Amino acid sequence: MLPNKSLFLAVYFYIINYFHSYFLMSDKEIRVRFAPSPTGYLHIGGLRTALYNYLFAKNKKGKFILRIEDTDRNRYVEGAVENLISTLNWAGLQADEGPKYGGDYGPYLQSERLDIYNEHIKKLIDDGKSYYCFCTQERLTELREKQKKETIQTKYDKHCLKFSKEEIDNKLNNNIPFVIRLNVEPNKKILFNDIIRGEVTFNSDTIDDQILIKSDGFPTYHFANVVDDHLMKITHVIRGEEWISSTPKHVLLYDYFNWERPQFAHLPLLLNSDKSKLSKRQGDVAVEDYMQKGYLKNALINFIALLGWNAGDDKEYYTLDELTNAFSLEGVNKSGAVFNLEKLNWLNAEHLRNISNDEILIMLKDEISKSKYSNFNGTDEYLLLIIEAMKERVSFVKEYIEKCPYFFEPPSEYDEKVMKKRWKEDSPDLLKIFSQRIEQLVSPTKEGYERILKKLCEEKEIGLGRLIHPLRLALSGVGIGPGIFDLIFILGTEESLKRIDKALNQIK
RNA sequence: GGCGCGUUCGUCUAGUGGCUUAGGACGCCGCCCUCUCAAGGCGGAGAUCACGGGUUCAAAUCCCGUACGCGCUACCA
Repeated sequence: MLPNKSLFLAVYFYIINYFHSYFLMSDKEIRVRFAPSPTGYLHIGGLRTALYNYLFAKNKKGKFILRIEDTDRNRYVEGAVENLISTLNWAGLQADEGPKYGGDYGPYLQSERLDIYNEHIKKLIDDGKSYYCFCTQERLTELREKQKKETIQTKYDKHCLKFSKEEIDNKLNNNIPFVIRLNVEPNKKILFNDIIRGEVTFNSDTIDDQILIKSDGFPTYHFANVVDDHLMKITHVIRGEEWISSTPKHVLLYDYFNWERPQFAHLPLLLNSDKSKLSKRQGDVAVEDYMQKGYLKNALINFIALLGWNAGDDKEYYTLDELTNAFSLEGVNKSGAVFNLEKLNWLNAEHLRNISNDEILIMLKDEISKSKYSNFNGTDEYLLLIIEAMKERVSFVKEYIEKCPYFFEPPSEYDEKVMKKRWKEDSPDLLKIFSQRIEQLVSPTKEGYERILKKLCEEKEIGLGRLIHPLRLALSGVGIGPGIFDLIFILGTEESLKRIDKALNQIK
């Protein structure tokens, strides 16, 4: 008795689910962050990291936080923060907290949190977990070169760890420049669990006494990100794979502070077609580049979501909401994904077809204003007809212009191949008669044109193509495009007559 | 060099020990539809699951090794 069995199962799972969600709800709020540095533009890989963070947070009814890692003053670019925020917003990934948004855990610009870092580093120094280092740049490079020559691991030799309290105070008082380093205990096993990769193990011997505070008083990423993540109550650190190697340093810091570690999830890289890390040299990496090229945000989001994540089924077309519902970190792959433009283009076409004509109209008008037809003064109704006719034939909004310029200006030349193949001896005569007849149409409809054309072909005992092809050539100048009756209807009788006349004069 | 991570059709991927002669998608090719081009439908080529050993009655799936790729190895993030 199958129904009974499935009923039993349904009840069973309902109960399991109930308790499961009960425990989840009693859990603390999920908080994740996207923490880019303001280098001028948003990298497509950064957008994906932001997306996964966003999806994870929203799926768990948690918070998505934007934090700017601007502790490297050399890399700061004017206006980068605003640009980052607006690009993220364009993509639909609005942060719940962050610069410009505010929140209870601000400031969200690391450069405004210097006091916080100073306060925390003191504790570490007092505990002997970090120490002042007065080594000069010269000694450091010398040390490194020596180690390289001996082909041993390059790392700091704890030279400054030996100084007494008095010696340190003395140097400090004399304003000798210093940095503060992490005191890594030798020969300790450091392991952390990664949601995507499982257990990852390091030996502390392979970990350098990382600089935590630079000589300019700014913290390094490693220190700032741990302090901030803790203070901002970040529960899950979802970031790129390039951070795996420095995670033991972070883990050490959490332990030194006696703080609870967040969960880590290291995302696979986005790759060039040669499998190297996605770079500028081999194509566009800025999200703005894709915006400019006319990619729809929904398509871009859909595409990069699938680059490294899969729900475990065959679904490929997603809206942001659908992604939010389906997303889980368990569905994220381990290996890097090549950024394949062809699939992006296909997805763009798919999404474009699912947008209402009215919405496309708005985008099209914008596109026209930026094109050479900027002074086009056709009606919305006219453009809507074009949209309807071309919808299955375009992948980008701008192709509503590029693929059918004949809707915006008469053809100035005629495709030679088509001319050769389709323009027959009887073409001029047929077109002349056809012209005369459509001129009689009182209120032209597609069906009206169709009736006339079919009747004429019947009379002449020829196939429809015999007239359709030369007609298309005369009206559009090319051999491809929407159905001929759509074409002539959109153009209208008057314009069509002009174009046929012109073609008759120009095509021999 | 050291350390870490990875490896299923060209590309994105499904797969969590028997359901797999490895499934889907993009791209490519062919056919159908058809006034052209698309879209759509149908079909095809395309992966000895990196390689080599184990474990098991049974491995793409578990274990070990090797190769290759990538990442990190900064007072960058």
